[in-house]
Amino acid sequence: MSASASEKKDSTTEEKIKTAAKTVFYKKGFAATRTRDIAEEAGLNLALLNYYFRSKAKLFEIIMAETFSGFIGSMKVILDDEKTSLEQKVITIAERYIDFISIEPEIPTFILTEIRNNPEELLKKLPIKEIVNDSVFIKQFQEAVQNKEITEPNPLHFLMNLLGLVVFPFIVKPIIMGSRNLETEQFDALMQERKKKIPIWINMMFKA
Amino acid sequence: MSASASEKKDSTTEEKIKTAAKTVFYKKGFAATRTRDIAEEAGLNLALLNYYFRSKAKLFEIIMAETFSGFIGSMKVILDDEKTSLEQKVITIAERYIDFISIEPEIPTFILTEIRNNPEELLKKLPIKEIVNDSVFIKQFQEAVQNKEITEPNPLHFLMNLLGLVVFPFIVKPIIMGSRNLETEQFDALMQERKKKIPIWINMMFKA
DNA sequence: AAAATTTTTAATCATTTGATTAAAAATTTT
DNA sequence: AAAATTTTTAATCAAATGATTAAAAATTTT
Repeated sequence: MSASASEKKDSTTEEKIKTAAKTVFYKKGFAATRTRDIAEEAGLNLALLNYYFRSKAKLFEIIMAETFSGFIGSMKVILDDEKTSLEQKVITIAERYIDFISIEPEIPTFILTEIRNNPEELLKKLPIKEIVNDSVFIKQFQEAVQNKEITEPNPLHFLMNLLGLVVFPFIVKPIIMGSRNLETEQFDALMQERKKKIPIWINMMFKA
Repeated sequence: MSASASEKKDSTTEEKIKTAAKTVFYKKGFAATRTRDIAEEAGLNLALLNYYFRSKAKLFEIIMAETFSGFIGSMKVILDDEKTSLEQKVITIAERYIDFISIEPEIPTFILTEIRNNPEELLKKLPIKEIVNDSVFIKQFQEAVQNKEITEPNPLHFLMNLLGLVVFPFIVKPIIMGSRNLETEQFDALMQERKKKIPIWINMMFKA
């Protein structure tokens, strides 16, 4: 029973390759994966990768773009919601991202290591500055600061702390599990706990 | 003006190789570095790597071992100090680790990606379970829980939050800097701020 | 069902890359 | 300073790896 997340319509070979590429790239990163690994994971002839995607780099680009847009797209939606309060946004981010990452736990480390290896190229495709700076979230944050509801004036600290509390455990998951003999279910339970706790912690940290 | 941290006694060729290997391995990881990259960084003939260290893997092992022991050795000392309170330990960890990582900012991502690529092999060399479970810190934490000074009973949440607040910003540094046009000095200033703030945040989160 | 097109396969290529070797250069020992 | 030892170099090797090719197989179109 291997099979990672995306296990839906692997009908076409093109989709089989993409699914396999995701699995292997997520686990080992671009540099450490061999095109033969992907072909084997997909159960397909090696030449098909080049037939459908031209090159390893092109295939990687596609996986990367989809991963990015999945990851920050949902963030943008949450941060830009006019109808939710700042507090509700924190709740939603904790809830949704823990669910999202739990399904594909390798994604955070994958994104971070690939950005490390190629920051200029990858970051220019990510309009993070705009997403954050032009967001409803930032407006609400600045209002809360002005109304003295929040003690910390720098939204960067706020976001780093929030995302750190959500994402960091997934990044150190191998260390935690190896060092405390946790099973996957126990780790997942721990993260479910954090869904509730993170918004409370954030409130305690920042609420005046 | 290249030159990363360890730039002291590069007198012998052996040390030159190790310094260069650190620089390249930290930046690109094991899989993405070529032995030729290291030789070039060191300004030495490629064959010298094999002459002094037998193989790329052996050289990597040495760098890895030194990096690990530097990273968790200092942690052990702090966690095992009988003379400091829990609160003081938090202050010391924030202070020392931010200083430590600021000097060699690639280390956290390096450690995490290499553990991802080879968890069994690398983690069995790291007695993290023992360091944490048998520490004075754990004793103090459990006492504080019993005395109702701390609301959160699970030391894992406490440690993850503390280390997340310290380490996570370094891991996402490329994203932060790329997305907000920060300069290195500004990022460093941000981390200096966090030295003071993290202990306060931790108190707010966990103190009854 | 014949022809045309698309997909898949096995074999092979060219480059990259970790490693070795034998000779040259430098250093140390006698 | 001659001999022995250690260190460095240029050349080369062998295996790994991304990619291509030409033929075979499968599918679609006519």
